[in-house]
Amino acid sequence: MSPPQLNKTYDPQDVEKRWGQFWIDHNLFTPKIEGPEHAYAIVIPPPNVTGSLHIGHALNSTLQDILIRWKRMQGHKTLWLPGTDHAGIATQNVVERQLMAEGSSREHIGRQAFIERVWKWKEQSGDTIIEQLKQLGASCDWSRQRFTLDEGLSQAVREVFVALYDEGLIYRGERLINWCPRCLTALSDIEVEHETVKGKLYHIHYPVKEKPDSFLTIATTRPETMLGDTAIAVHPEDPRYSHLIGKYIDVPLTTRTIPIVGDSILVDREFGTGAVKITPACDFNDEEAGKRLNLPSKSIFDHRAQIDTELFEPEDIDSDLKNRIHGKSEQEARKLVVEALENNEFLQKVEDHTMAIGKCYRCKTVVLPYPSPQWFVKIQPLADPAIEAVESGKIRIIPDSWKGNYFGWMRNIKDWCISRQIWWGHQIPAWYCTACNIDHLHFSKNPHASQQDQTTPLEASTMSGFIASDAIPIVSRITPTACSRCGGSDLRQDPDVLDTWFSSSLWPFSTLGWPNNHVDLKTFYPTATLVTGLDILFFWVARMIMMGLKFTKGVPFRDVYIHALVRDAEGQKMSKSKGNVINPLTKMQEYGTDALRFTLASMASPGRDIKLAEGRIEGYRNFVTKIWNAARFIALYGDGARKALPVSARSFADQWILSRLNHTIRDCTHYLEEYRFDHATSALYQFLWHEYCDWYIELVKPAFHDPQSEDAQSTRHTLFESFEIIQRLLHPFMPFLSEELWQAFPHSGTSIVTQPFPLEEKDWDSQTIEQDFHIFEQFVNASRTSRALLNCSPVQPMAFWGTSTSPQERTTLNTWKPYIVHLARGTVTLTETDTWSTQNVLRLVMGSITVGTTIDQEIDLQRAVARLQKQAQEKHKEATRLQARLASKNFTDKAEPDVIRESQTRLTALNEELALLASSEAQLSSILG
RNA sequence: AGGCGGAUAGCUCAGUUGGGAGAGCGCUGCCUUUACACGGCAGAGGUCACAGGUUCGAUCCCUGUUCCGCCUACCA
Repeated sequence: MSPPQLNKTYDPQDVEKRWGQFWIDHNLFTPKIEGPEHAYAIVIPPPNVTGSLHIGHALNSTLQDILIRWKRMQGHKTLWLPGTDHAGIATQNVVERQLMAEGSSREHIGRQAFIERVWKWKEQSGDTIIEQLKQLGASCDWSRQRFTLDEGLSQAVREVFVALYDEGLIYRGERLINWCPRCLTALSDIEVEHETVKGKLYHIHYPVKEKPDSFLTIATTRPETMLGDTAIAVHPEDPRYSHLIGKYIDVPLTTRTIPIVGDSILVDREFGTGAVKITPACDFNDEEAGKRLNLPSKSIFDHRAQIDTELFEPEDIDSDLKNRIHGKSEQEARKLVVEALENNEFLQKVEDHTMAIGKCYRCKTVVLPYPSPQWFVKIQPLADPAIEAVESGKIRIIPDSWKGNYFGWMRNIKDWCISRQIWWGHQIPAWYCTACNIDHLHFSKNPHASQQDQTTPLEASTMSGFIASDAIPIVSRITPTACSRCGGSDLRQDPDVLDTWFSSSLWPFSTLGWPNNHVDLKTFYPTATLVTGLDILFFWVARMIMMGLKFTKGVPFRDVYIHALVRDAEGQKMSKSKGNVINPLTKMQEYGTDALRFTLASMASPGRDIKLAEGRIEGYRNFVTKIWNAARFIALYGDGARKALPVSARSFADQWILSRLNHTIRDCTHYLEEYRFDHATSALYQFLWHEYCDWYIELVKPAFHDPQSEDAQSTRHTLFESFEIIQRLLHPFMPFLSEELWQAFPHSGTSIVTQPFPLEEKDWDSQTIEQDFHIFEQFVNASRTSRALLNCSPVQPMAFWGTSTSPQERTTLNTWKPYIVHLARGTVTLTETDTWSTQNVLRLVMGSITVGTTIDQEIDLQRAVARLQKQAQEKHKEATRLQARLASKNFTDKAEPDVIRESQTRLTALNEELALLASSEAQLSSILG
């Protein structure tokens, strides 16, 4: 096969399109199930079906793809299983917005039609992010793509739900939950984001019953909730108040009298006034206290977070206030209440107060603690084994430092609210017999009645909130047709759907065919590695571990690699509203996908966020171009016979680059094993640019320029051989460029995708050659510095002398002389300094090497003098330090012998260098007069 | 409030059995020398946040402080 013709410039877009399609056409990402090889599987963190590729996905997917391509090349049965999740609330929002634009609504068209509509949307737009992942080069097995609402995955969801219910680990109960009054659904604790805000602390006088003119003053941040107060609490050991416990108090603005109770858990004596109102229906802590103290709970808000006076007892509050406050939002209600308190002189003072409020993580609406019946997972029995799995090392979390976070959360975990009052998702497999639950189902009380078309079909508008918490559900894997208690056939399914994360928690095994005994499950489970961002450690990772352990009797994955979050160059979180979003697709177009991938991998240092500056992508684009141009060079001189010689028979340059390449293979493999993507990319960059291109390619040129060269055939072989290995080494990081080159150069096989990852060749290592190279490199560098100091152009031939203080190095210089002549450009005389010209010679020192040049033109030698002086100064400083150290008895008594010897050796070398530098400077000074 | 992480060159970051401080980008100077100006060559640039401690010796280990970030959280 003849060497390729490569275009002058690399066109990433063309290349990416071609090979992206080629890989898919040739089914290269689908593993072969049979065979003895080890399996290596990763399940993708399923992006939202509504999503489009953002930079976090790009990082996450790049890292997974590097691992997967690497393992695939190493010969494992490699599966990267892709897919999306149905993202209940987000997806429903998308379609609801469409309906709104059409002047319709989901309530208007009804549940079934709405769900059909969402499916239609999914068919049309749901694969956006999948297509974008393909563009990124993600080598997923697309034939196994999954969606959380697929039939198989839904079967898994139902199986898990029923099994947990039967075991008592799923239950339905009424309590305060986080309610988003915009999404109109319950949220789990971790779907609430806490934000610090500047609020007010209101001090309010509550008159003590039967003690006129006596007040108990409480402090609150939410004065409007006093309308739902059912007690006032003080600390039982607080001398200021303890005598009041058992007495009663009048709630201002109402006709209600409530008890004063003692509670040491709720009350912090130091905070506020030391007295706190209890509103069990409005606050999680108050709810707890209410349960402890057997207090009633009085709701005041409706599901839209508006005051609903219908919930109040008749004549309970001032009728004027009652009329004005009905239907008001929290903020408006607060204003009215504060005003009324002020007018009646109940308000003592208002202080500034910093506090945290909860917001819906999807829509940022302030979340309302809202009492309602919901489904929960009893979590502690699931969490305990999940803690153990990480403690015992059955699952590794990388970097290790996140383990603390994991344990902290798992040990304080609370029951998981899994029901959502939306329509898009897995509807809860629970049915209610209308006959048995006649008093517990209130389908007619439609809480949306005021908002909705009254003609809405009954079924569509029911909410789980109107199925009382004591209704008896029939929980079943298959849809029941008759009530097992009474035989009744009028069964209504619970209208709620499950939290999307419930189905996601089954992802590692539901996607592989569980609960059926699928061959994929047997082959690829447990998966090897899970790659994800910290933000979903709790949402997803922890829950997968719990569910995996519970239902598969094994861990879902062995390693969890947690990568950084990508921020902008200033370290700000990227957000649409800030306008600092970096769109990966745009960057892929501008710089090429390989450049973006390499950039992201290079910045993936553990435990640190990525501040992505555009300049970095540009830098790696340049790297891609550099490799391309190296390829062009090789192609240009590749035409001709190639001869494979044993390594020891090859040229010095060949031996050197093979030794360096071997190091790079070793390093790169090692770093990948450690998930050090940053080190792996930097090893590749350093080797390819600064060793392969800067030195090796320069060193082989003479062989090709000289038609008589004896080395040409062997060197040509080494050049091709090494470059082919480089392509394979590079492939996991730069799949497109490496494939383009691999296909262009002589090869056998379908694609680089399934070629073996480079292995070390032990006999390529040569410490001797590398040491020799170092001496040679110093000589060349000295000659180049001379050129720069003397203002000589790179092409102008110059005469150099050179030697070393070491006889061995003098031999080395002699054997490498042809290379020195080539790179120094000029004549090179290797003799002792006393034979050199004594006039007009600039002598530079690099370690043990001295290189001399004649000065044959009028130039400013001050720069040269300055350089020598500076070098001498630095060396002198170091020598002084070493001398002091060696003179110290403390050091010689206590330090390791190795360290002492090393210091002595170093000092000797420094002194030799200093002598050379002094001599050079003296010589130069004499020229200057 | 608690927990975790970070602070090293102008910028972004590496730097583990404690002993000579590094890379990329940017910057300065020279160079179009037929792989590459998205380039080559040569350079400049750092009290390793601050204060103590341990040690013969600390960017590294320990304690405290400051600043930044993140997570968790019931101080109304």
